[in-house]
Amino acid sequence: MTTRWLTPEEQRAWRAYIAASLLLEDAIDRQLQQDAGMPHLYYSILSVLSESPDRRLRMTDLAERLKITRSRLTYAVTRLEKDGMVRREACRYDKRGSIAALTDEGFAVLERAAPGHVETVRSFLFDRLSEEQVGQLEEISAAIAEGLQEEGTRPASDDVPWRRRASSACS
Amino acid sequence: MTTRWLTPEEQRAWRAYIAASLLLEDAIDRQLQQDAGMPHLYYSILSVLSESPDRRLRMTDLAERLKITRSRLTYAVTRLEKDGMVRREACRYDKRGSIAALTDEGFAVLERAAPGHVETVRSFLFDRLSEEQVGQLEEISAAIAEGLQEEGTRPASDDVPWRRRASSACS
DNA sequence: AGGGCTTGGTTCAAGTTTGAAACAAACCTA
DNA sequence: TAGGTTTGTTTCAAACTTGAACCAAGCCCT
Repeated sequence: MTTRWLTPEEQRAWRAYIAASLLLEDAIDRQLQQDAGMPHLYYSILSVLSESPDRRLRMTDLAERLKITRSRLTYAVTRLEKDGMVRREACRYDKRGSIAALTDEGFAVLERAAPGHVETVRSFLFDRLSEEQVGQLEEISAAIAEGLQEEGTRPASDDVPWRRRASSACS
Repeated sequence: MTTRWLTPEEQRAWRAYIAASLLLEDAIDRQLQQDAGMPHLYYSILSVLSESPDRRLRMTDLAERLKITRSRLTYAVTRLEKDGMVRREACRYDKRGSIAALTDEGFAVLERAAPGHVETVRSFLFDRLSEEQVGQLEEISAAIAEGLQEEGTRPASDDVPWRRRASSACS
């Protein structure tokens, strides 16, 4: 089977996307590191917890929401716990379970950092997009995410598309 | 000054975007790690080099194109050099300069990996978007990148927007 | 020519991420 | 209920990233 290379339009879109996502994550990471002393992911952990019932969530659920591996989350929570932002609690129903709970201090830090963070997201992202584009971004993102979510759910297949063998290599 | 929080539409777009970019980078990293034994960034280095005149580029130019720090590039190129994908050469005009040159082996690896990579990008991204959306993605990405590129070029300012002080914290 | 500033690149330590392996508890199923 | 599998989480080593510090070499100015 011959490879369907990317069209010029697709190439341009792909490169622009890669550049934008790298630059944006970098900018946000730097801002949060400066103002809150933690990278974006760590801030997101606090943020998700703050919106969860009782400000706590099981590790697996948290990882699921953040779209990261459990291993990565374990490390992050350990650090946040050391810093007093989060506390680990046992799970009553399931003794295997571990629950991450946002501390008052964590909540305070989050509240202090939020305005600056929102301002950053706004100035680097939303201030540059039309209302229409915001909608488009959501739809595009949702479409992409949808295709990748299932990963875990995907039925066994011996011919997964990304395992095909092998020129204009896109970046 | 009171914070301009994100509207519900913006929140949704932001979260969808974060999730999508995380999932997509993860999927691509995994595919390339599997099939080419290197993460996405490393593959991109080979790709950019392969398209450069004489298949070589100065470190700074390479970093600039990839939107990464020189430090990060140094590490990556060191690894790629160890693996024989890239060779470092001295720069004639500027004795400080260091040039990364794609080796034949590097080129071969790239050619071998390209079809699988393109297939991945296609199946996880472009197959899920309409032609229209591809155009939208490019425009949105370009708009975002434009605002962040200038960073280096930006004029001195004591009130950079993302340094403002501090509630519905977006992720 | 002799500073002094800027630029190109690397180095280093600390922090983070990855993926596989290890554990333990929960859940079957015979 | 014993044994085997699955699920939730952590651990560990290796790989990668970050940012500051460092070293040269080029540049500029007098």
